[in-house]
Amino acid sequence: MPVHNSEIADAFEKLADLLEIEGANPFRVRAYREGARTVRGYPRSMADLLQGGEDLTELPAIGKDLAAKIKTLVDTGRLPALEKVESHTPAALSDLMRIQGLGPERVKALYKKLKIASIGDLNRAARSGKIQKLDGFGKKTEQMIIERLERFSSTEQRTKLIVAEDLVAPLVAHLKNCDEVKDVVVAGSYRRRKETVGDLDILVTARKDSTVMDHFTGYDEVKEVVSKGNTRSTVHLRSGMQVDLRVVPQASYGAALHYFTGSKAHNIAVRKLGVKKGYKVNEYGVFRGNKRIAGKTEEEVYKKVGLPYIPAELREDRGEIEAAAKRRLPDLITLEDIRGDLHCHTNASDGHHSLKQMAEAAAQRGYAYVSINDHSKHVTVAHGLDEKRLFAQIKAIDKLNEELDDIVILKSIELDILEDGSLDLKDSVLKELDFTVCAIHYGFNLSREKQTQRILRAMDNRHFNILAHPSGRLINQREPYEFDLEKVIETARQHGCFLEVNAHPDRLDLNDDACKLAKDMGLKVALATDAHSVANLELMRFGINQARRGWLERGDVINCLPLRKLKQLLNRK
DNA sequence: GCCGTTTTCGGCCCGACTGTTTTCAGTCG
Repeated sequence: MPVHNSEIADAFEKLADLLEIEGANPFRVRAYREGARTVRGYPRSMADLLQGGEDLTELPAIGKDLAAKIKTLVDTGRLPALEKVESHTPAALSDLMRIQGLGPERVKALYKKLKIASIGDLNRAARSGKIQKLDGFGKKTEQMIIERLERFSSTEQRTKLIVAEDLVAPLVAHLKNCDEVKDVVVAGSYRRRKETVGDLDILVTARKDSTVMDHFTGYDEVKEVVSKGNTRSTVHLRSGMQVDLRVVPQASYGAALHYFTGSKAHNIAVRKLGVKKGYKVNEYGVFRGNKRIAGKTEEEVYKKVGLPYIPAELREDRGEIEAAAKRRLPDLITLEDIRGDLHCHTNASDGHHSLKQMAEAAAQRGYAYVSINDHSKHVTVAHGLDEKRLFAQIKAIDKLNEELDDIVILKSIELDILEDGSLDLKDSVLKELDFTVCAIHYGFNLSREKQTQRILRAMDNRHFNILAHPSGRLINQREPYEFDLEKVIETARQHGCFLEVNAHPDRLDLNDDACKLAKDMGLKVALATDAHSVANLELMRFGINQARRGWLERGDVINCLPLRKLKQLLNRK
C-alpha cells in the first residue's frame, strides 16, 4: 500500500503537536505544520514524485529535513522522529489539542500535574472537579472543558457550501435589520467558495459603540454565546455552526475583508510582503508607523504590497502571490462563459423531468446546447437504458431538435465503465451519439493499479469522451476510490478525452487541486451539473466556484465553446 | 525547520477575547 499524502501530513501534524507540548522551538513546530499543509494539498502523491526522481525540496515549506522524512515515510511507512517523541510524550495528547480551548500549554499542565493523557482521563478529571484546582485553571475553564467534550464527537464535520448558504441567508437578513449596520459580508472560506466551510466569518461595518453585537447575539437561532466583545463575538447556532462576527469602521472595510477572507496562509504571505516594504498589515489597514496608508478597499491593500487584486477563490497560498507579482494571474472563468450543460438526466432513467422540460429549462438559462446523459443499463436501480431504449431516446431527441429552435439537444449517455474496463453498451449504438460521458458506479474497492487500468482501458474505446465525476467521492460521505489521477489525465490528453468537473455540491469532482493539475498538464475539462431535475441546472455555479479555485479560465473548459467547436473536440476519430 | 533582489545566519504575522490575574498567559482565527 503506497503511503498517502494525508498520512504523511497527519504524521507531521502529530509531530508538531507533540513538539509544541514539549515546548520545542515554535518556529520548528510551525515548519512541520506548514510542511503538512503543502503535502496534504498537493495533487500528486509524494510516493509518485519520489518514484519519478523529483526533488521534494522544490515544494514550498519542504526543506532537506522534511524531504528526508517524507522519503522515510514512503519507504518504510514509519517516522522514527515521531516514534522518538512518542516515547516520552503520549501520542494521545495531540487528540486533547483538538478540543477547543485546549492548547499546548494547558495540555502540558494537565499531563504533568494530573497525568491526563487521553480524552477519557480528561473527562473523568473534569467531572471530579480536579481541574479547577490547578494553577491557571478555574471553575469556568473546567466547565468549558466539560461542555466542549460533550460537543467534541458530534461536530467534527465541515458543512457543505450549499448547506451553509441556507444558514447564511436568514442570518445576513437579520444583521441588515440592525439600523446601525452598513455593510454585511460573509468572508472566510465561504467567500473563497471552498466546497465545505468549518465556520462562518461575518464582517459588518458599524461604529464601535453600536448595538450590533447585542443584535447579533439576540438572533433567534443562537444557541450559545461563546464570546462577546466590542469588535468580535462568537456564537454557536442551533444547527451546530459556529459564527464569528467582526465589526470594523468603514475606513478599515477593505483591510478587514481581506483579513477575514483569508486563507490564513495567504494572509501571512501578504503580511510578509508588507513587512518587506516596511509596513504593518492588519485588519484595520496597512500602516507605516502609526499612520494608516490604506484599508478602505481590498484593492488598496494589495496595491500597497505591490500586487494586483487577487480573486478570493485563489487565496490559498498555492502560488497566487507569485503569479500576481509577475502579473500572471489567470483570468478566471465565470458563469456567463458557460454555453451549455454536458451532463443531465431525464425521467427515462433516474431524473425527474422529461426530455422536453430539461431542454426548455436549459434554453431558458440562455444555453446554446444541453446534453442528455441518462444512465446505461448496468445501473439497474436507476432504470438505466439498454441499447433499444437508447435508440428510442436518440430518435426522440432528433424529433425534438426539429421542433426547438433556440437550443440544441446533444445525444449522449452516462455510460458505465465495467470492472474489466469495457463499456456498458455496444459500439453500434454509441456511434449514433454525439459523445459519451463515462463513469464508475460500482467496484470502488479495486486496488489503485486495477482501478487505474480499468479507466485507461475504457479510454481505449474511441467512443469514450468524458470521464464523469472522476474520483467518485461524495463530500462527507464517501472517500474517493484509489486511482492514479496523473496517469488518467495524461492518457486522456493523449487520446483526446476529457475529465468532468461535476458541479453537484455533493461531488465537486474534480476538486480544486485536481482542476489545477489538469490545467497544468494541458488537459481541458467539462463543467457539468449532473442535473436530475430542472432545478438542478442551477448548480452550475458551484462547479464554477470549484473551477475558479482550480485556476481555470474560459479556455480550459470545453463547454465554453460554441457548438461547432465543441463537436470538433468531441470527435475522436 | 525553512528561507534568502539586504541575509547561508537570524529572522520567522498580528490582534481580540477570556479567565485567572492584579498585569498577563493562553488560545483562537
